[in-house]
Amino acid sequence: MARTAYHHGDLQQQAHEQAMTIVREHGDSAISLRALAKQLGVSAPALYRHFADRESLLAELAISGFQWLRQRLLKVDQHDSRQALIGIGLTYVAFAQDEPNLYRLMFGGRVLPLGVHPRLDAAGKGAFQVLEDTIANGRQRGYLKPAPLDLMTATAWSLVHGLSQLSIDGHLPTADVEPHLAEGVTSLLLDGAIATPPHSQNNKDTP
Amino acid sequence: MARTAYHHGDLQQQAHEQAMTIVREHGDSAISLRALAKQLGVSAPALYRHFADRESLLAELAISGFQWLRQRLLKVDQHDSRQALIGIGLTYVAFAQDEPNLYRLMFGGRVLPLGVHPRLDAAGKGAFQVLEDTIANGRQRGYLKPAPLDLMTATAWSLVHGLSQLSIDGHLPTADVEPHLAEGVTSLLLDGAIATPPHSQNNKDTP
DNA sequence: ATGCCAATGTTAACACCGTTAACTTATACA
DNA sequence: TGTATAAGTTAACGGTGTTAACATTGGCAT
Repeated sequence: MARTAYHHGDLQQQAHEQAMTIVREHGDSAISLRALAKQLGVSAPALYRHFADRESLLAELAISGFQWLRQRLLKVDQHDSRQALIGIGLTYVAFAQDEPNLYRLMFGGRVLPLGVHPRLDAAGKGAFQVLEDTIANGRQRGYLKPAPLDLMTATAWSLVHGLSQLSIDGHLPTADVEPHLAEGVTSLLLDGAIATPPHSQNNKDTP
Repeated sequence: MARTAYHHGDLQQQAHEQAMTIVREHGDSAISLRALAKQLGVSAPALYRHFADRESLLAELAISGFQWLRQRLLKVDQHDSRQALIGIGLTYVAFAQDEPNLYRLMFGGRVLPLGVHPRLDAAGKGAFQVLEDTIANGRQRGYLKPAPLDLMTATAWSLVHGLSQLSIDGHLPTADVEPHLAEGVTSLLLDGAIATPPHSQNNKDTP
């Protein structure tokens, strides 16, 4: 379909793009369908031909965000297990820091309660899958403990997610030393926090 | 001041309470000053005598939330370092699961950007302080590594915060085994995730 | 080529919302 | 007792998401 005075020809795509830049710059609360329509030279109800409602539009943006995150995570070198795990953590936190508003939209728990939007759920799972695969990989190679995979992925994801969230909200005092902090946090998880580890308490394979 | 037909006598307190139950049940997005005023039998602008704006009201609720969280964290037994650390983690996550909507308000990054509301910042710091003290305690007792305190607190806080967030948003598959999960996650951090720890790589005090 | 249908726009309107201005009433205190 | 002030009131402005009813256009079948 060509662009005419009446038919815009490329709404949906342009609405998506414009809304994305607004979210990235000012957060999802700054999204107004009426204002968005005005910017695109279109009436507000026109948007409802392409998005069921405001929440659906935001869900589309979150999907794009998860896809971006997944692409960045896939670029992490998987040769060495330790470096891969640290790399995943650094990449994850770096994404949150680069796109704090988008990250909040993706994980703010305000968009959709998970389970009602299949494509959104799949996109989130797609990003999470990279982290899980990296851990499964490190476990199969024998670098990580043979602890339950569920437990290890939950721990790793919690750590990077929590660090991202706290970081972008300014709750961490050392904001300038960020790269070192992210690496230190990940290393601490890998090596353990206690001073005198019990003799392979959680690892029945090594004496 | 007594209660009369004109002067309510106890707005502010009652507005705070009513708004809190709404947030706890339906989330902060369900807070409407007009609807809130109607429920209290008062006109909407009356609320502006007690709260600068909607955001200020939400900030008060967040402050109460941080105080509740602090009280719960202070009840954790501090006798044994390991049990104290695990207890803090369990308590933290339990609070988030008991009050998911309030927790999202407190940490959603949407209320106030930290640094503009001194009392809110202080309340948040008050809750965080309990976690930090517990870690400092475990370090002084020699249970934890002599790693930088900043690093250890950031790691622990990230872990419990991330776990809380992912848990209440339903991102963790094993929702039924939650108590075990929270304990397992904390233990994993303490003991480390790798199979063959380097010989005290991060601990120069023990050979 | 024509006619029609579905896709995609339009305007008007409803019911909300946060917030401010201008005014009124009751309370506390000199 | 008089009066300043705290704490309410109504009216109004500009904004929001959303729906209903209507208009225009493009693509496709005849």
